[in-house]
Amino acid sequence: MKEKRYIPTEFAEKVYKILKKVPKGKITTYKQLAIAVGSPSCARAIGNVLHINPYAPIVPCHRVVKSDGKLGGFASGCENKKKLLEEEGIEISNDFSVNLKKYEFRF
DNA sequence: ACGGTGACGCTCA
DNA sequence: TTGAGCGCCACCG
Repeated sequence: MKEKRYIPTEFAEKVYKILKKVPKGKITTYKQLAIAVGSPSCARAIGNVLHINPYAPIVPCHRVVKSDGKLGGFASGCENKKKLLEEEGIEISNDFSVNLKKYEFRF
């Protein structure tokens, strides 16, 4: 896998902007994010954009999980992200899954 | 312009 | 319920 360069596209900027809106202690899913940007089926593209994540400390990409509640995959160790989420008050199951019903944030 | 890739989603078995 | 397959959109070479 090669490192992709970040291209400031409108789509990416929108994703980051919305993601920054997620309050601490809450999480969102790729689907909700996709719907928020206007394309409910672009969850894949969302992951592509977030993978680059040039706004690492600004955009809480670790708060984004799959629609199933699984953390999915992250750029910097999923285990580290799991711990970070727990610190924010979000409990993670032993299988890298979170309780969406409790922490899912709707835009 | 085209094809391949990717931190996904949904449906079917 | 769990697992596998197909489809989706955006970015890169």
